Amino acid sequence: MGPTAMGKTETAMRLADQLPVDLISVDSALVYRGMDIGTAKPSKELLAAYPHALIDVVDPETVYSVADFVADAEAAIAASHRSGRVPLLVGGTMLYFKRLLEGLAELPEADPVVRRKIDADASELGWPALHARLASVDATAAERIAPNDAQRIQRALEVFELAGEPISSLQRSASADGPPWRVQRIALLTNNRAVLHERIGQRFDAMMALGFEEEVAGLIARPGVHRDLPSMRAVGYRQVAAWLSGECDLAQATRDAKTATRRLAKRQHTWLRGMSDLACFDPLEADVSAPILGLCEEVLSTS
RNA sequence: GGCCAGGUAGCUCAGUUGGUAGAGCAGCGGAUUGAAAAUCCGCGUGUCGGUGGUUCGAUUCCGCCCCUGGCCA
Repeated sequence: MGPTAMGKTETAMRLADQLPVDLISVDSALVYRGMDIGTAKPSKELLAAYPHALIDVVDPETVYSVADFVADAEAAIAASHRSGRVPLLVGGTMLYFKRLLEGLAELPEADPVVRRKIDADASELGWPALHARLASVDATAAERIAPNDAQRIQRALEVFELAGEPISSLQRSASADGPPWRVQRIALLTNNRAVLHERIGQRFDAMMALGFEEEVAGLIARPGVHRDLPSMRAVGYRQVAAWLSGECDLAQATRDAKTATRRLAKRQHTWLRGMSDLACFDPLEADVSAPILGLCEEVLSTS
């Protein structure tokens, strides 16, 4: 695990050189086919040499959810185990890690019709009013969700409508067992935020030099792709699409994209700080491949 | 060299008729269960260019110095 631009992919491939592992991507943007440059996806050649499960599994028109991820990841982990190997999960989508390792409640899936209805109510009444509506049917959920957190208010109301039961009680009744696997959590982290920010800026400039503009233009030209799809809200894609639509100039889009990436890295840090049993390594301080390899060999020798 | 306009938060600036200062952006901290690279919550982080003076008290008024920009030589 680790923030964006920390070298997770590179480190994972070094481990794959030495260990009997199967690489499984844990990344909400790498799942999308055709989103290559802006997601810093490994090249076709690298992916051929180092196959990753859960990269390029859906088209950008599709909404891929944490539940899809958990199901796909569990299948990939089972397949790896069947072949006598060890899954190496690598990525930066911390919610995906969390729900895979700590369990996902059985909830109804998203329903576009219900969501449209809730959106219509919200544009008329405002989200705080819907938050109050939620409080009348699920006080526990309303307590935890802010009055302007549109996404969570909508989801909680949606679940209540579809399941006839509050989301808070459905989440409570989910099994609290830990994961059925032995897990070693490894994080790439740094205290050197300035250098990380520098790397983020340079990486975006490099993406533009590789033709990121053309990639985004091609995507938004597709009839089924619109800018509020989860895929097109991804960092970089959103800002470049705004520029291509004439909402800002290139300089502004570049600044916004870099800012959004820095904030993403900050939120990833927040997730990681709250995790326990985490072995942390700082790739900006020293080469981390060897120590991480040593840790993995030790873990594997005791299983 | 002379005249003018500036020097306040990381950046762009506001402000204090003298009581040690506040906006936007950036940044920082947090939450996170089918959109999560999403969504939301919280937090000003400061030798007010330097130095003397006036004053109970100066970022504010006065002198000198430094720096930046413009105009004139």
